Amino acid sequence: MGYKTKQSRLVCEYLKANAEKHFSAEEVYFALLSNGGKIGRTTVYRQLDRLVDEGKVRKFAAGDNDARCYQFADNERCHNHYHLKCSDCGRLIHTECDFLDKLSAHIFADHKFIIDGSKTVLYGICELCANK
Amino acid sequence: MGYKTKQSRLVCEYLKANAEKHFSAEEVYFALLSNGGKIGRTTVYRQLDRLVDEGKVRKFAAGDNDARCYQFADNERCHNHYHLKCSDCGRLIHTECDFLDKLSAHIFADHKFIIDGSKTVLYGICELCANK
DNA sequence: TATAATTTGAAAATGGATTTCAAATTCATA
DNA sequence: TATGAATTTGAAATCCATTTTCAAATTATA
Repeated sequence: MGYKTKQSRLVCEYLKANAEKHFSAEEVYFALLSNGGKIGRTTVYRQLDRLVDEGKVRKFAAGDNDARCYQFADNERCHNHYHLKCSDCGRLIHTECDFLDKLSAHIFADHKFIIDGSKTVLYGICELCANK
Repeated sequence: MGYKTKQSRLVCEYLKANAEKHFSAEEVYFALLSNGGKIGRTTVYRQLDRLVDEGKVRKFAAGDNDARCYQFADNERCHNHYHLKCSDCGRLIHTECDFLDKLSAHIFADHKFIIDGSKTVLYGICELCANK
């Protein structure tokens, strides 16, 4: 896959190599730095945005603060996949599940709203925190 | 209802008087100021947090940035009520719907996760934006 | 009334995100 | 391969909602 610039490749390959995880922009920035990558913070933010526009990377809100998360858009992995975020421990849980389809279908049919699962995070309490 | 301080009353009564709407902390702050209220920004944030702890006010994430929203906890109104946020126009839509129960039941049964509807925002595209 | 405990709010700090802009790089075409 | 145009880069400044700090004001208690 042809990357336009070295930095674009750096960012995308890092996410691709860790496609099972998601990262904040800052995490990507520092990871690249400590891997010896030569890249500025601004460029990381810019490339992440561009990769999202190009559909190569998915972005979603996943923090109590501003935090946005980025993850390589592995279409196998991202299919029917959504995020549960525990308000207690802060853990972000990836969940593969067909129920998302039912939810989307209902919201569209009854509320004329097209859910974007990649942007949506369901908040609540995870099993571990519920049992402690 | 006995309020501990003048400022606590100011903040809570404002939300109560506008229970059909939700506000960011900054909006509450400036609204109170322009109503002639004598209150500091820090106190607004603090009282909002306290009112949330006391269960009198609900807080939920509802922004592309840091924005948090606060709304008077009118239990009639808040029952089975969740939020759809349009990624295009930014509108936050309140939706009364029993389907939330099905979703919660499924997520709990299959994923052992207790959804908190008041913290969850479903992102997507609203009807108006889809048709333009 | 004196003393302790709580609350207030102006100002500074925080921190992720964004903007600015001059320098560096890449591209186009002659 | 030059030369100028277009794009990309990144350090630094800025943004902005939120949080922290802390001394002063208020309220509660002895």
